[in-house]
Parts: sequence; structure tokens; C-alpha cells
Amino acid sequence: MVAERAILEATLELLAQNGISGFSVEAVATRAGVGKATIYRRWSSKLPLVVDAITTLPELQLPDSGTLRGDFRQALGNLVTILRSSPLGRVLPQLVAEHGGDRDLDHVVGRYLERRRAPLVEIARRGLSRGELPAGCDADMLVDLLVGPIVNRLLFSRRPVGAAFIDLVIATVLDSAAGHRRGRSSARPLKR
Amino acid sequence: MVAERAILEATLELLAQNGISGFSVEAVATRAGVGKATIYRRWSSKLPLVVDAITTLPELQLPDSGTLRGDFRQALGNLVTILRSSPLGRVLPQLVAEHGGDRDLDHVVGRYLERRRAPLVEIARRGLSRGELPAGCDADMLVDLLVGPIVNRLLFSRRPVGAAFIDLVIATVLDSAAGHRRGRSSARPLKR
Amino acid sequence: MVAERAILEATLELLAQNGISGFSVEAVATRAGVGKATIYRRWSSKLPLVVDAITTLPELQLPDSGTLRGDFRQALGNLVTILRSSPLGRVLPQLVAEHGGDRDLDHVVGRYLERRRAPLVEIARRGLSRGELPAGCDADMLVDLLVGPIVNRLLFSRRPVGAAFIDLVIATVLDSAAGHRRGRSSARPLKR
Amino acid sequence: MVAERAILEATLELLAQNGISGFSVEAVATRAGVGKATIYRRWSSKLPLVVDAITTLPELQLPDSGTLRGDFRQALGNLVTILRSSPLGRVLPQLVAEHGGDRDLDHVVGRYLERRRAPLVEIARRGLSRGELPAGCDADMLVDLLVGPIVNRLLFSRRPVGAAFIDLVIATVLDSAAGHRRGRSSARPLKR
DNA sequence: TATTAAGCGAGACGGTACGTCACGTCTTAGG
DNA sequence: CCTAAGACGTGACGTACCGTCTCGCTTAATA
Repeated sequence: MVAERAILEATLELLAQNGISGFSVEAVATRAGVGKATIYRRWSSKLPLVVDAITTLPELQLPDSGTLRGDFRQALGNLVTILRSSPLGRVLPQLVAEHGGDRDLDHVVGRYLERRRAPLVEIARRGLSRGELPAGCDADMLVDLLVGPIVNRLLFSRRPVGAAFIDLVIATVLDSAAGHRRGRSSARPLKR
Repeated sequence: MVAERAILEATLELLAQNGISGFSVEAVATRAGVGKATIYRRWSSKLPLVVDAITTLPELQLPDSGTLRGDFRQALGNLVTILRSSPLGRVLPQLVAEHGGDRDLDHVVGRYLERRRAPLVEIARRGLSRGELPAGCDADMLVDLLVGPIVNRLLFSRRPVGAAFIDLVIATVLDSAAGHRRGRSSARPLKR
Repeated sequence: MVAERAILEATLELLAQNGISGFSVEAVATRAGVGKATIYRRWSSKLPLVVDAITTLPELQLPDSGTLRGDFRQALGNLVTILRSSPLGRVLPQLVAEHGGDRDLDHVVGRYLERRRAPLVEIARRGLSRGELPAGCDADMLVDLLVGPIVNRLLFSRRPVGAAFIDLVIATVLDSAAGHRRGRSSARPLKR
Repeated sequence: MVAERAILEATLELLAQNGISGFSVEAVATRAGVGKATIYRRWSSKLPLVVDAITTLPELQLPDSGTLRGDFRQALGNLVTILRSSPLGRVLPQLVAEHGGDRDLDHVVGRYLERRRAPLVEIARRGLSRGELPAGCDADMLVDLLVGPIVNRLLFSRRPVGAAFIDLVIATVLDSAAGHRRGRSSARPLKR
């Protein structure tokens, strides 16, 4: 539909301008040149609309630098760029906050976040299959360890996240993963 | 004031029940048996009120198990408990989302989050002074590396955060920090 | 057309159920199993549709009791029955209220009301030609004098209109008409 | 309240301009410079608001010409003027149409109409006490017989209602009432 | 002791947005 | 080709809160 695209575009523009507060369905309708009913016909409420709108934002590209470390560096760099230059950084926490009331929304948001993580998990899997990570290492957990500090710093602490910080996080996690292969730790983490 | 306490308590109760959406100043006034003006006399708006209310929630206690690893284990465990059992987990992302519109609010939220992090930073500092961490290691960054994965998992991925995961995060970060002391990594992270 | 009949029937049923408020073209379409466009293809708007629908209601039958008084008694009795047992009583005032905006509607409603009055005027004319009324007596005005009190009482005052009241009205008007023939009033009413 | 007066005035102005269709609470709020909630706080819906607004219109003054006939002539002349020059003529039928759904509204409208009739009934009572009408004559019914033709002609037939027509109606009813005193009719109407 | 003023609950106020409904128009499949 | 089905822009509905603003009514300090 033509209306649908106009609505999603208007949504993204208004999110970028005003964040999620100061964002109203009424304004979307006006800017998209669309009736409110047309919006409510497709989305039950404000939040599913927002989720759908940010779904249209560029996803993390799967890089192919040849090495695990290089791939992560590039992908996490892109992640930072996206969170900073799109409404995503302002919208995600709100989504997460609303998360937990409505079961349906919960599901939609959950799937959305999973899809966003997927390229990073894929990078980890490739690293495993190339032997750059010890066999049995848990790709999902590895991604959590990488993404957590970066996202947290961007959204919560609001302190700068530069290339140096990204490299540090990667080094911390990969060194530790590699180290365990050699039995240097009493715990046996990163394994399922 | 007696009214002030009633307002803050009503705020926390309503936050716990309904999350931040479905929370209204009007409802706080009613439940606290207070006029709306009395609320607005003390807080300029809804969000500062929420910030003040969650400020009254228990802070992370500074543990003293004798070892860096033990202190972190305990403090991060408490962190998880607090985020799960109080309105904090639902309210924090919203605060962060609203963050960035209002300069004043930004400042208040920033200070609030800093205060919450402080005990963890203190633990790291004690570890440094006891020689459990290599000298020059950046306590702030270390805390980011620890807290990021845990908070992210609690709030965004909504996957379980048990003792095992906490131990894994601690092991990853501390092992890596220790490893670098021995020159095993080309990067020199965790140093200022 | 088959669709047309279904639409008019649905219109009458919905008018009877809900009055004219709580009556919608949308509901007519649904109940008639017809697209809205099919309705708007035939009627420019909601009100002409209503007018057409009530046009299909039974008209006043021209009675033939032999006497003027008897004919009026019967015809006015029927009028009361129709206004009470069909949607007419609820719809007519609305029509009249809407009346005066739209010139076209005005004309349609005017013709409709005239047609409803016609049998009564005919009765009066027959009375004139039979010599039951003084020559020169204005049939139209006589009908106004008869119908006015009855309709007013039914629609506005909502007080009961029984056979006794009808007889009273007839007696008042006819006696007065007859009386003037004998010069008992200074005015010379009921004449053109 | 100051808001209340502004709302009622705006209501009357908009009724006069647009009739009752093309009249909206939203427009009243805008024109009165008032929030919609302020209107709904006082009136549950559009119709009670309209009833209250027309209540503020001038009532029929009780004339005192000394004779029954003169008083009626003046009061009915005023009635015609009011129905023609105020929104009343357009609004009354709508009120009456809506009448019959809501019990409460029914009651309010009923009382409103009764109040409007009161001066005419009072005139009839004075005529009775002065002996201008036969004792036992029903004042209420007399008023119905007078008002019915006039209102009907104004609102339904839309034919002119001049002084001549008013005089005719008065003559018809009063002559008939007087006539009965002398036993000239088989029926004994206008008596309780 | 009497007067005044500050702080309070209550809730009305002008607004903005909500999500719903029906209007009358216009598009699309299917019989 | 005409139809049912129903999406569309529009605009009003009645509701919920926003943050501001009077109201009287305590209640304490001042005169």
C-alpha cells in the first residue's frame, strides 16, 4: 500500500525529530496525509507502529574481513553508528520499557531485538567453524559479552564509545575465550 | 514533610503495579491523598518525581568478602535482584529514553545512574589497591565491561541471568585483565 | 432492483429499532447485504434515503363513512396509529429539523408531508361538496386546525391522544365552522 | 461560572448559524475558548447542552390586555416570533426526535416544553376565573387546541402564520368553547 | 487572644492526544 | 459490467492526563 509506506516514513521522521515522547499518532497522520483510522486499521497502537517503523531501518551488514576480530570490529562499529545516527538509540529503551505490559508487544519486540543480534551471532558461528574460537564456545553468550558493554555505555552511561573502546571489549572477550582453551581459568565459561 | 513521603510511596507503588505507562500524576495524588498542586510544588514534572522516587530504593550494598571476585559476585547478584524485584527494571529504560530531551532531566538521570554504579567502581578500586588487578587498570571501564552484559541481558534480551552467567562475566573480564599483565595481548586495554 | 428493496427494508427496520440517531448507512449496507456504494449510487445522502423509506409506509386511507365527521374520525384515528406504531413519529421531527439546510431536501420533505395530508384535505372537500361545510370554507386551513392539536400532542407534549381527544378536536373545529355560517362571530374565519 | 455562560452563548450562536446538524461540541469548545472536558463536566452529551442553552432564551411573557382573546392574541404572536427568530424553531423538532431514546433526556425535554406552555395555560386560567370561559373548561386542552395548529404550520407545513391565522385559531377555539355552554353541541368537550 | 498568612485537599480549567465511529468517495476482485 | 467488500481522508465523538489555577479550610506564627 502507498499509505503504509507514507505512515512508516512519517513515523521515522517524527521519531528522529522528537524522540518517542513528543511523538503522536495524530502527528503521524497529519504528516503522512493519512486518516488516523488508516493507522489504527493496521497497528493496534502506537508501539507496534514504532516497532514496524524501526524494522525498516538498515540492519547490521554481515562483514567479511576474513578474521573474527575484524568482523566484530566492523559490525560493532556499525552498531554504534546506527544507534547514534538513527532514532533507534532513543526508541529502543522506550520499547524495552513498555515491554512487559502487553504480551503481544513483548513478543514483537523480542523478535525484533533477536533479528538485530543475528548478524553478530553469525559472525561468532563463522569464527567457530574456522577454528578461531575454541569448539563448544557459546556464540550467543559471546555476543552478549560483546554487545552489553557497548550498548550500555551508549544508552545508559552516555559516555563515548570510540574505536578504542570497541577494540578493548573485543580483546577482553576473545582473549578470555582463547585463554580458557589453554586451561588458564578455573571456571569453564563460554561453553554450553 | 509527611505529604512528601506519601507521594513518593504512592509513586513507587503505582510504578510497581503499572510500569511507567499507566502511571499518572493524577493517580499519585489520589492514592497519596494529596492535591496535585502539592506534587507540582515539589517536582516540576512527572519524570523528576519518578527519579526521586526510585532514589529511595535500596542501593547496592558494598560487600566485603575479602576478594575482588567475591565482592563482584555479590554486588552483581544484588544488582540483578534489584532490577528484577523493584520497579527499577521497568523504569530505568524509560528514564533513559526520555533522557536527551530535557537538559535538566539529563543531568539528574546521569547523576542517578552514576550513584548506582559507584559501589561497583569502589570494589574495583579496592581490588586495585589490594593488587588483585594490574596497576593502571581503569576501574570505570572494568565496571562497564561487567555491568553491560548483565544489564543488557536483563532488560533487552530478557534471557535468564543466573549465578552462572554472572560468574562467567566476572571470569571473562578478570581473566582478561590479569592476562594482559603478562603481555599476552597485543592491545593494552583496561589501562587508561 | 432487488438490492433497492432490501435497502429500503433494512432502513425501515433500523429506523424502527434505533430511531434516526443510532441509524447509519453503514448499518443499512451490512443488514441489506449490500455495498455502501450501491446505496450512494441511488441516494445522495442519508436523509433522502430515509425519506424514500418512509414513503413506502402505508398512507392514510380515504375512509367513506358517509359523513364528514365520521370520515375525519376514522382518518385522524389512523393518523394517530401510524405515528405511534411506525418509525414515522420518531423520524418526522428529525426530517423537519434537518429541513431548512438543504434546499433539495426541503423540497422533498415538503412534498412528502403534503402527500400525507392529501387524504384529509380530500375529506374536507367532499364535506364541502356535500354541503356539510359552509361554502367558501378553506379545506386546507380546516385540516391544519384538526391535525395540529393531534400531532402536537403526540410528538411534543407526549400526552395521550385517545378517541375522546380526537372527537373533541373535530367537534371544536366543525362546530365553529358551522357556527360562523349563522353569523355568531365577528371574525369570518375558515373562509378564504 | 464564567465558562458556563460562554459555553451556552457559543451554543446558541452555533445553533442559530448551523442548526443542530452542523453543530458540534468541538466547535462550541473552540468558540467559547474552553476545553471540551469543561463541557462534558457539566453536560453528559450534546442534547442536554442544547436544552440548557435554549432554556436561556426569552420565555413567553404573560400579557395583560384585559381580555382572554387579547392575551392569547399577544402570547401566540410572541410564540410565532420566537420560533421564527431564534434557533428554537430548528432545534425543537430535533429535541423531540431524539426524545424517546434516553429516559433522562425525555424528562428534561418534557419539563422544558411544559415550562414553555405555562404562560398560555395561565392565560386560560385567568379567563376561567374571569368567567370568560365556561366553568369546568380544561385549560390544558384549550392550549393544545390553540398551539397545535400554529406550531404545526410553522414547523411542519412551513406555510405562513400571520395575525389572521392566529385570530382564526383563537376564534375557532373560543367560539366553540362558548357555544358549548349553550348546549349547541352533542359532545361536551373542553370539560374535564 | 485575635489576626494573618502559609500550606493544604480538592478539583475546575484550557489543552493535547487518545482510540472509535460514521461520513461519503474511491478501488479492487469476483460472478 | 455491475456488485460486495471495504480501504481511504475527514472530522466529531467522549475520555484521560497534562500542568496551571483558584477555592475554602486548617494550623502556626505574629501582633
